[in-house]
Amino acid sequence: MNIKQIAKAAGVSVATVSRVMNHPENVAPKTRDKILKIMEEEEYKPNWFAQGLNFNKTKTIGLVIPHMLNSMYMEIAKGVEDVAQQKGYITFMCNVEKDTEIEKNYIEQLLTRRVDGIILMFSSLDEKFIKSVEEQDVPVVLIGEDRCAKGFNTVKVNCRIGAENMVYQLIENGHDSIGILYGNDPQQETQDMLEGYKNVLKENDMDISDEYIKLVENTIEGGYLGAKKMMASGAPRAIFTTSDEIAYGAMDAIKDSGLKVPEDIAVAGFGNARMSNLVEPKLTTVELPFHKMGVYGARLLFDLIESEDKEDNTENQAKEEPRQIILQTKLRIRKSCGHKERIGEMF
Amino acid sequence: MNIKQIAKAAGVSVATVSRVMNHPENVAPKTRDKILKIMEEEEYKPNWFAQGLNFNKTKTIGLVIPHMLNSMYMEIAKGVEDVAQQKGYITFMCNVEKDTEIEKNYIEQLLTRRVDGIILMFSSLDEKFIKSVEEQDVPVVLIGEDRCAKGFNTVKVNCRIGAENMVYQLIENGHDSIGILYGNDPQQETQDMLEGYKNVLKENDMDISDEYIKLVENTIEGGYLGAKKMMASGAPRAIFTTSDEIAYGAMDAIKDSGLKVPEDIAVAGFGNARMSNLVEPKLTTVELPFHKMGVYGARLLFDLIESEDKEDNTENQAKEEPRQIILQTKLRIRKSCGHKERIGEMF
DNA sequence: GTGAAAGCGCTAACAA
DNA sequence: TTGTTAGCGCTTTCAC
Repeated sequence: MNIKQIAKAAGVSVATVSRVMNHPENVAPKTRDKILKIMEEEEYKPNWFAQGLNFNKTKTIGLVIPHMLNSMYMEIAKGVEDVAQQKGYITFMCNVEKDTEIEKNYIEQLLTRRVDGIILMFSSLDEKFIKSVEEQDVPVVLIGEDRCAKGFNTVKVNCRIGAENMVYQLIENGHDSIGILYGNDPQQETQDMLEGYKNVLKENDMDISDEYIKLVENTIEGGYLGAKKMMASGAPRAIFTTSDEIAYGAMDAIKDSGLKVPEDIAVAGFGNARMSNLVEPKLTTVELPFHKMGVYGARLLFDLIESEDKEDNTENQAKEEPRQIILQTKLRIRKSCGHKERIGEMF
Repeated sequence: MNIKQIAKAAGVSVATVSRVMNHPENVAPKTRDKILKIMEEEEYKPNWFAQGLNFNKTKTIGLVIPHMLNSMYMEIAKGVEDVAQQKGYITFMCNVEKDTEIEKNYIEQLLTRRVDGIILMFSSLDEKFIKSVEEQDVPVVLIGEDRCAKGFNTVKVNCRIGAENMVYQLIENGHDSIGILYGNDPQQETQDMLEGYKNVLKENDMDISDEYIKLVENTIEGGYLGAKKMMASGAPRAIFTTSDEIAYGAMDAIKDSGLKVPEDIAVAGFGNARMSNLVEPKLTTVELPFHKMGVYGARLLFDLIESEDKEDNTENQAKEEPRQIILQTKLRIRKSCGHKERIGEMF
C-alpha cells in the first residue's frame, strides 16, 4: 500500500495525501478526515526509504557499548534509551566487546544507515577516527572516558573526587593503613583514582608505600591475586579497589587467608555493581550515576542534533565549543568498610 | 558525494557506476578499476535510502528485550547479536521493560523502519498481534515463552526436564524431603518445573505435601518470605526454587533462622545467574543455555529471512510449518545443595 | 561494455 | 484548498 493507492482511493492527488502527513493544517478538514480514515483502514505506513530520501533524517541514533554483559554499561544504555524513546527516537545498540575493529565496523554501519547522532561509551577509538565521524555532520557524544575530552562533547564522572571521598571515609573509620588495588581498564579514570588515593594519604600524613599499591587485572581473579600478594607483605587495615569486581576477589582472598572482612581488613570498591549488596559482607563502594550519565549524554546529543538542524538553515557554520558535563559520585557505605553504624545495614 | 558526481568524475554514466557496485562482472576491468579508485578517493558511500527504495531490504533486525538490566536476557541478546553481526546485519535492541504498550510501540517502529525480521524474547504480546506482524511479511521468532508456540517459530528450553534433573540430584544427595518455592513469572515454564518436581517425587515414592509447595514472588524478598513460611511448618531437608533470586532469599531466611546451608537445609536454584557463584555458599542451580538460545533464535530468523527471499521469486506462498527448537539445561552443582564432592568447589 | 531513461515512494515548489 | 511535477539517489531494462 503506497501513497498513490491511498490518493486514488480518496479521489485526491498524492500531494494532498502527503500533506495530511506533513502539513495537515493546510488540508481541508473534510478531505483530511477522509484520507486519514482510508489510511487507517489500509494500515498505511509511509515508506521509510522514500521519506528518508527526502528528509535525510532517520530519527535513529547509534549507541556503542563496550560490553553488553556488564550491567554498568547497560545502566548507562538504559539512560540513553529512556530519553531517546521519549524523544521518539530509536536506538541502534552496538556491542563492541572492547574491540576497536568491531567498533569501527559498527560505526561505519551506523553512518551507512544515516543515524542522526552517535553516542560512544568508553570508546577505544582514536581521536582522528572520531573527528572523521563528526566531519560527516553526525554529532558525537562521548560518555565516560576523558581521554579525548579536548575537542569532543563529553559526559564524565569525576572519579578522583569519588576515590578521595572513599579513602577519606576509610580513614574516618579508623583504618590507619590503606592499600589500593587498581585495575587497568578505563585508563584515565583509574589514574585519577590512584591520584585521589595518594592525595588523601598525603593530606593525612600517611605513608604511601609501594607494597600497598598494586596494579591488577580488572576482574574478580585479578582482585584475588592482588590481595594475596598485598597480604604477603604485611596486610594493610583497609583495601580500596578501583572496581567492585576487584573488591569481590579481594574479599575472597582475605577470607581464604582466615581473616575477616571488615574486622581484620576492611574493603571498599568502586562502581556499586548490582551484586555488591548481595555479597557477604555487603560491599562498601562508590556509586557512579550510570543512569544519569546515559540521560545526560542523550540529552546532550539531542541538543546537538537539534542545533545542527537549525544551523543548516542559517548556514552558520561556526563550529561550536565542545560541551562537557561532569557528574559526581556518591558513597555507599555498607558493612565491608567497618563503619560502625552501618555494620548491620540490610541494603 | 553521490553516484552522479562519481560518474562525472569517471567520465561514465551513472549506470556504469551502479554496475560496479552490483554487478562488477559486467563492467570492463579498466573502467571498473578507474571507478573504484575514484570511489575510494572520494570515500563514496551509496545512499542508504536510495538503495533501500530499490531493494526493500535493510539488513537490519529487531530484537525485543523484556528488561535490559537483567543479565540473562542480555546473554540471549548477545547470542543474537553475535550471529547477526557475523551475517552483516545490525540489530535494533528494544528494551520494553515488560510493558506491553511499549512493546507494541517499538514493534511499530521496527516495522516502519522496515527491519527484515524480528526476534521477541519472552514477549507479553498476544497471538493476534504477533500474527499481524507476520502478515506484513516480516518473519518473527519467539525466544523463551512457550505460550504462543502454536503457530509461531520458537526457541525454548525444556524447563521440566531441568527441574526433574535437579530434584533427582537433591534426592541423590540424600535429602529425603524436598520443598519447592515457585515464582509466577514465566507462567508456562514455572508450571513445567512444578510438574517436573512432582514427577520426580512421585517416581521416588516421596510425599507431595502442600506445606512444601509454596507460590512466591519471583524476587529475593519473595524467596525470603516463602522460605520463612515453609520453615514455620517444619522445614524440609532441601528447597528447590524456580529462580536463583528466590534461592538467594531462601538462603538468607535459612541463615536468619540460625540454620546452615547446606548442612541443615540444602538449596538449589534455577537459572545460574551471574552472582550465583559469588553468594555464600555458592548456589547449586540449573544453568540455562542463554547464549545458545540467542544464537539458535537468530539462526532460525535468518533461515526464515533467506527462505522468504527465495519464495518471493517463485511466488510459492505455501505457508511453512512453524519451526521449534528445544534446548536442554545443565546442572551446576555447587556447595549449597550439599553434594559431598563439590562442597569445596571454587567456581 | 556502456548509456539513456523509467521508476522506486515520497516531498515540496509552483500553479491553478 | 488542491493538483502537477520535478526532484531525492539509486537500480535496472532496453537499446545501442
